[in-house]
Order: sequence, then C-alpha cells, then structure tokens
Amino acid sequence: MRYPTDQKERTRQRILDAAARRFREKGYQGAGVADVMKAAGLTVGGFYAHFESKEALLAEAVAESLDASREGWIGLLGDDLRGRELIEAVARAYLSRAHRDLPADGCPLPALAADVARASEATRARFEEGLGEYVDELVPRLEQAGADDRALATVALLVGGVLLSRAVAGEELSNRILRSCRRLAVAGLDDPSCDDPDEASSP
Amino acid sequence: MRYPTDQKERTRQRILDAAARRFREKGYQGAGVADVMKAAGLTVGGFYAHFESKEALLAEAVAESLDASREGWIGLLGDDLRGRELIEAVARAYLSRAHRDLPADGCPLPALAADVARASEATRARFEEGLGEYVDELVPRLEQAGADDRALATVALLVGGVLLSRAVAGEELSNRILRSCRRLAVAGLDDPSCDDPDEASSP
DNA sequence: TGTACATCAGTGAACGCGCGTTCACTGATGTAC
DNA sequence: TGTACATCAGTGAACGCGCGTTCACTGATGTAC
Repeated sequence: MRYPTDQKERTRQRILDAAARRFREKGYQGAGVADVMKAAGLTVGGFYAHFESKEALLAEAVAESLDASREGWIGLLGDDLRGRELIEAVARAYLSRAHRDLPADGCPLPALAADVARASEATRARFEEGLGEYVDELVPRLEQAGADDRALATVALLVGGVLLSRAVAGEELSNRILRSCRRLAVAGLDDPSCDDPDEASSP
Repeated sequence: MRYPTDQKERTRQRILDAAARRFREKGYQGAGVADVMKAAGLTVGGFYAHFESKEALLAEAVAESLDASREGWIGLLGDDLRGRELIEAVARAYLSRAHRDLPADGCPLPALAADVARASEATRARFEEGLGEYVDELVPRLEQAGADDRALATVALLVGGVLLSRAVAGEELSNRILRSCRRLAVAGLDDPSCDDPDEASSP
C-alpha cells in the first residue's frame, strides 16, 4: 500500500458522505458529480477512481445513510425499549419536525426512494439489502406475532408521513400529517383483539 | 375567440396529460420540456404560451393526476362503501401490484412528492390544495371520530407502501410490503377499544 | 543513508450532449368593410 | 360575397449553460538497491 493509513478509503468515505447529504437535499438529479466532489473538497476528475458511475454512487450513498439513520435511532433510544413503547419512540423521533425540516441529515427514504425506484436492478438490490438490515433491527424488539410485517408497514408509514409533511406548503397541515401518522403507527398495539392476525385479509 | 371550440385549452390539457405521465414515469428532472411537448404531439417552442415555467407545469400536472386518481377510485368503488370497508377497498386497489407496476398511470404522490417537497412555495401550495380535495373525499365516508387524521395517516401509509414496494429489487419483498401495509391500514378499526381517541399521545 | 524509479490518488481541461428558455417567424383563422 | 387586415397558436433554430464522463498529466509517497 502507498499510504500508511488507508487514505483512499477515507477519501471514498468523504465523497460518500458528501453525496448522501447533497442527494437527500437536492435529489439525485439535482446534485451533480462536480457538486458532490466539491463538497468533499476534491475536483471532479477524481471521481471515477472511486465509483463506477453516478448511479453506483447513489446506491452506496443511500445504503450509507440508511446505516447511519439506523445507528442513530439505536443510539438515541437505547436498547431496552420493546414492543409498543419502541414503536412509539421511533415514530416520535422519525415523525418529528426536526426530521422533516432537515432532509440532508435524515433518513434517505423519503428523499430518494423514488429515484431508487427508477434506478437499475443493481441499485435496487443494494437498497433492498440496506432496508432489510434496517427492518431486522426492529423486528426482534417488537415481541409480537407478525413482527416482520408490522415492521415493514411501520417503516412505510413513517416514510410516507415525512414525505407528505415535506411536500405540503402549510405548517399546520404538515404538523397534522406528522401527528396523525404517529397515532396510526401504534394503532391496534397492546390490545389482544387487535393483535389477532386473522383480522387481516386479502392475498 | 379565434377557434370555434376552445382549441388552446384542449392543447394545454394535452400537454398536461403528457407531462403527468412522463413525470410519474421518469421523475420531474428525468423528463424534459421537449420530451413532454413531443409526447403531446407538439414542438418545444410552443410550451411557454401555455405555462410560465417547467416548475409551473409540475404543479399543474401533479394536481391534474391527483384529481384523476381520486375520480378513478370513486368510480371504481362506487358510493356505498363506508368506514372500514372503504379503507379496505381503497387499500386493496392502491396497494396492488398493478398500481406498483404502472407508475405512469398511477397516483402522483409516490412518484413525485419528493420533487414537490423541493419545489417552490407556490408549487407546494398547489399540491396542498390537491391533497386536501383528495382527503376530503375520504373523510365523510369514514364515519368515525378523528376521521380527518385517520384519512391523512392512511394516505401516508399507502404512499409510503407503494414507494417502498417500487424501490426494492425483489418481487417477494415488494409483495410483502404491499400486503403488510394493507393490514396496517385497517389496524384498530371496527373495534371500540382501539377506536378510542385517547390511545394516541404526544404533541 | 542516498538516489533512481514505480505507483497511483487526485487535478483540471476537454468531450459531446441535452437542458430550460427565447424569439423571429409562419400560416390558419376570424373580423371589418 | 370578396378582399385586406389583425390575431395568435404553434414552429424550429438558437441561446448559454451545466451535465456525466474521459484522459493526459502532476506530484507526493513508498520501494529497490
């Protein structure tokens, strides 16, 4: 190796962090490769020594910030919350005004999932991996039957809630969206009759 | 007026329809003005006689397709469904594989809400208006306390569910996302103990 | 220890291209007389 | 009824610009002897 520490790897990480921020803030197509490299303190030409293409950067940046987001709420919430209390705490943090107002620091899903949906199979596969790790962190802590599905649907609700709260113009409606999603997130929990899995139908 | 029928208005509508499709399919930044005009059977130069800017087109196209989406499910479901049955039917139609697989024909929210969130105040205000009309159609049919909030949260869940189901690579996980969201959509309904509004907390 | 060489992360100019927007023009239509 | 004119929806070329990507080069680093 040329450098005593793995210098190149650290540079790659800097590009990744810059990209994750810029993409969440301005959208995948709204932030150019030159933008990202400049934000990382580099010039554009060096980019292709680290990533195969701009789309490959998207895939890695989304995975990167999903990881960060996951570790963020684990650190924030500690390890002892379970079941309904966990969902309540996650929903409160995720569906917060702070998260809504700072897309660049937040979860990549509300900001970038639509771009991922239009990207290549490889990019979507990378995303699926990251989402899986995210959900796997929630599932064992839910302590209920059908925790897998509940976790997936909860993530969808949180993502949709932040997405809509960002898209409307009025603060009042935006806050109402966040609040109403927080309520739905815990609907039917802690109540045996509602937990009953046969309440759900359709293929 | 120059034309016997309102020819210009019909041309505008053609541009709007073409834009709504292209934007949902390729994203706001993925579809160019020239693309849209060509899809409408016109040349690019005429665009600015109908719209002030590309962003104004986005606002109108989103509103337009929200309207179409709303009228679509009203037509599909009829007027007699109420409460839990209504939500079940809407969720089944919205969180379907057909909807997931045909973004160009579907609801603009999963495809374009993130772009709207980054757009100007005027665009977001236009979007809020359209979303309001959408929700107002649901609310009186829910027939329960707190219907407003339940409707908003349900829309967020449906949008998030379709968004995620489109972003993952695997068909299996994608189907599971749709199914799990269908279940959460009706969680806590039709059960007095769960309907109780004081179950929800936090500001 | 000192010198010549190989490596390669990063530079910066350049590539072709498509973008949103502008504008002089065309030609079909309706109006005035 | 016929002719001259005004209107204006739509055309198509052009504008400057920034995009993703390529590539010949630089210069700091580590290696060989």
